[in-house]
Amino acid sequence: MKFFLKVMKALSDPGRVKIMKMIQNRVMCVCEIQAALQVAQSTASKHLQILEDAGLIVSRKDGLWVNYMVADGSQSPYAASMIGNLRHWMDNDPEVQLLVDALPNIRRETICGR
Amino acid sequence: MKFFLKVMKALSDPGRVKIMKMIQNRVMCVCEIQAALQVAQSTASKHLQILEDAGLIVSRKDGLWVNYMVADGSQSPYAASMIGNLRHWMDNDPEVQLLVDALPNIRRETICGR
DNA sequence: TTTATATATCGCAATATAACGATATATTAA
DNA sequence: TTAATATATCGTTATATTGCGATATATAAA
Repeated sequence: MKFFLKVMKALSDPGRVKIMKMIQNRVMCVCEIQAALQVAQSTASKHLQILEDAGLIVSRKDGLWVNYMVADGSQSPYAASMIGNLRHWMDNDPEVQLLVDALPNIRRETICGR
Repeated sequence: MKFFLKVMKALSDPGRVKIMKMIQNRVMCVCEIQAALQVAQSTASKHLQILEDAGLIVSRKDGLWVNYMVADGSQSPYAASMIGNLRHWMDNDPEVQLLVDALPNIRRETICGR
């Protein structure tokens, strides 16, 4: 029950759902997600922790950056199922579409404090 | 997005997940759910409203009683998918098993203010 | 080493959620 | 009609969540 609730709670926030949909398109670092969602850095980081704790995404350090990508689902069958569903769900959501369409303009080289 | 979030939030509470698992076994009225979960009547009623609003359950009045049962999923594809998943998910959860095993002892005739 | 950068964590304020008792509503029985 | 019962809603309090700025940590560059 505990792990199931973690997945449901993680996906109960619109910002976190948007993160899932963006990350499905490509790997992103924290500052890119912060820029895309237009929230504080600490807010972006916290949302990512919650998604990671639920087994929905994984992180990999690359120097100063931390890259986040969709998990393979091996940590939680509940997460695995929701990851699969989210591959098509919300594709027609206007806000998600705007974010995904803007992804090419979100590049860490031009965003992260340069 | 709105309807998806409703389903996720509805399933983010352990009491509501337990209601789903109980109702999968048989139709139940509010006082039976109140007795099974050992919560106040208003609490049970509110949880049921949230689940119904998400499209996960439906109600049918029968005199003084209101019977709640699992929805057919036609109101929300997100609800439909989760209803399907919840048919097997959480079957081995200790708390869910206790509740389901106790269901035969939960009968409205002997519970609801008699 | 010092400096700069990207991220994580802490602490607080604002908001949302949960549980309860009390009350209102609706239905049935008397 | 009145009385009793099952459920829904209201109002309050307690708890959880969210978002932010400030700070801490870790890595890279100078």
